[in-house]
Amino acid sequence: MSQIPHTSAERPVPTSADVARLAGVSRATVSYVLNSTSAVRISEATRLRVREAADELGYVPHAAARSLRSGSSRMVLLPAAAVPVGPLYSRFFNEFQWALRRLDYTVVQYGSLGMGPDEAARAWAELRPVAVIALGGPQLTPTGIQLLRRSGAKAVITLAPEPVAGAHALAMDHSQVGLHAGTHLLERGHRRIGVVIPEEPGLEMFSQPRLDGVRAAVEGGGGTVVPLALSYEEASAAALAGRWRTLGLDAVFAYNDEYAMLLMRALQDEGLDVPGECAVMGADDLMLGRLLRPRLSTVQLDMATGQHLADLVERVVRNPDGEPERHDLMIARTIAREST
Amino acid sequence: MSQIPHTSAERPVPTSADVARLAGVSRATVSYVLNSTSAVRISEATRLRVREAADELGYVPHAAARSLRSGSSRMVLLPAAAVPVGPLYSRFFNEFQWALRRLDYTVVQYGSLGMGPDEAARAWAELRPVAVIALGGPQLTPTGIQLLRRSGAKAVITLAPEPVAGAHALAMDHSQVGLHAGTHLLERGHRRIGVVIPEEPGLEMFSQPRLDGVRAAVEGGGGTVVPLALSYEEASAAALAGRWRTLGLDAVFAYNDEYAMLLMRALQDEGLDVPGECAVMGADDLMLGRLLRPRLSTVQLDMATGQHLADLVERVVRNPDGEPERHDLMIARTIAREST
DNA sequence: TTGAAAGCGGTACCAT
DNA sequence: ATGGTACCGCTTTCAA
Repeated sequence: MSQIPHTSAERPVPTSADVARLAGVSRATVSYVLNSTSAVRISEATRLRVREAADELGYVPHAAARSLRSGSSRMVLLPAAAVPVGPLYSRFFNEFQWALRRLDYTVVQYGSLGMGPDEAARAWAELRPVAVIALGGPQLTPTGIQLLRRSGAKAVITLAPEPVAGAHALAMDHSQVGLHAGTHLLERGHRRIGVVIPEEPGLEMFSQPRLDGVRAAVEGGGGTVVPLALSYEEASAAALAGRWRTLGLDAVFAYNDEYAMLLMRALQDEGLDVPGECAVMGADDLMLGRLLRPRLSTVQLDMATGQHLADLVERVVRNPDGEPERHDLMIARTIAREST
Repeated sequence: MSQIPHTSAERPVPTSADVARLAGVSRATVSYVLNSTSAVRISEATRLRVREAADELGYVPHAAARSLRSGSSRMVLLPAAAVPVGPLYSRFFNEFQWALRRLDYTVVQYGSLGMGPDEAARAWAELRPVAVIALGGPQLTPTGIQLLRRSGAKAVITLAPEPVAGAHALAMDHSQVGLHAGTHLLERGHRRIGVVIPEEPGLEMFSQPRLDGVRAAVEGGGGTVVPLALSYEEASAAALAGRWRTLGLDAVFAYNDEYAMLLMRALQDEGLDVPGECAVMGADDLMLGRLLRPRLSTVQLDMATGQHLADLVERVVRNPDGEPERHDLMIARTIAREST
């Protein structure tokens, strides 16, 4: 009998050795039973004894020890600086997690708030993940990617405007959003087109390509494009609306549906007719766009299914040295309503 | 010289032994240098050699091996079934992660989509976290909590309407939201009050206590309360608005600002005057409420700061056997605008 | 100042 | 059908 002190403060965590002792077998047998190893035959009687002992002790295997021994963890690391917002993204995200779990991966989101790119890569590498999918968080550098690959990551996938050397790339081509918006506004006869650039930090990586997309669509067709800084506050929108008539614009692509709602309200409060004097277009196809009057025209974004991306992960893990693939995560579509 | 094959497909992950070999020292020395152990003095020359060797090999320590040896991981596990939605929650969440990182914890969100409660607890226990903060994901049972504590978790904190035995509890008392709404509507002279119950799954845990709160406020004051099922679609709202006059209600608490916007639009399309014929109240104080006409009255929710919760974690980890604490995460406040 | 060696908790090969 | 044992990568005492 063991003489473990029963001070609840100091009760040690049970190990497979404890289970073995209680069941009167060896640690090997415990391992065989609990993993139902098929290569080895264990009598029904001992199986039962082992299971009971494990239950009684509340034994749970130690993941770190196991993966240390086996040399691999089937852990997919999803660095996340901030919780991503928006229903599209979170739907995609959930699908993705779900699909990975079905493929028997363990999905771990690792909070990397406020880390530098290479510092973060190091921290991730310490966990020895089999795959790293950098959707949010610090941008991976080629150095970081190499570090991760050297420490055993089979798949490194980044979400970035430009592919980074050594990693598979997911792209969300936001210029497509601007392209759709610009094309639509042009078709409806608008020529002088404002484009809202949110002043909130962290949105440049979306707003800039959207602006570029509008430019690409409009400036070839004889229109002009004017960037408009706007922050997500009523006062900012009111100020912009106040000097609207001096801008000489007949349409605006408002970055997304929320900014569109904000700006449209300010324009209407200023007495401007939408879309008569100024067309307003959003993006994301949120419910609120349908509830506005006039109903908001928008660019709908579909994110590739999480299943699709999970399959990519599986494929790359199986064949780590294939050529880096490029995938576009996003498909844009114009939804014309009343505001344009 | 070692004869490692340079097939990129098979290059083994460098270990501290590799670093030691390359630097011509022992593994112990490598460990001392890389962890700058203060109890041991190493000559500057060897320090340099070790550092260079580590860099050259791209050596990154193996977190699992380290925590296996040291017996603890400073890992805080945040189970998450789905990405939480809503700007309030995600702000709080980010603050929390940030604060934990400052306290030198490693924050890991573990995707537990579609797991049963005890299955999930087991999976979490395998990772041997020092703390588990179950904000989302499966509800912890007393059994699950015990399992986690037995496997070394110093702090188990749940977010639940009712405290669960053995764990510290965070509460978000959503009945307070209903209470504020009910009280406000009563004060404004409304008596027959509808309460929207979203039909979307997973929202019962919020909608039910909100309904109860309205009841508590209204039924004492001589009013009546009528639950109204509504799903987040225009058709559903239109149907409800269509039979509105038969309901004989003079006010509605619409669960939150988004449902409020949906319902208010449908009521207005039906020709009802808001708030003349029917007052509408939301919750969350989203920007969109200020942009509606009439401006939406709402119940504002403040979430306790993430720093606050991080301090709780730290305190409990230091003193694991203290009495379970209860904290309320939410403070509700009425914001009266034009829609009531 | 440095090295040898034990051991953290599992797994899997090889005996018996 | 089981047990003994080496080993995964790292830390840390103890000796030299």
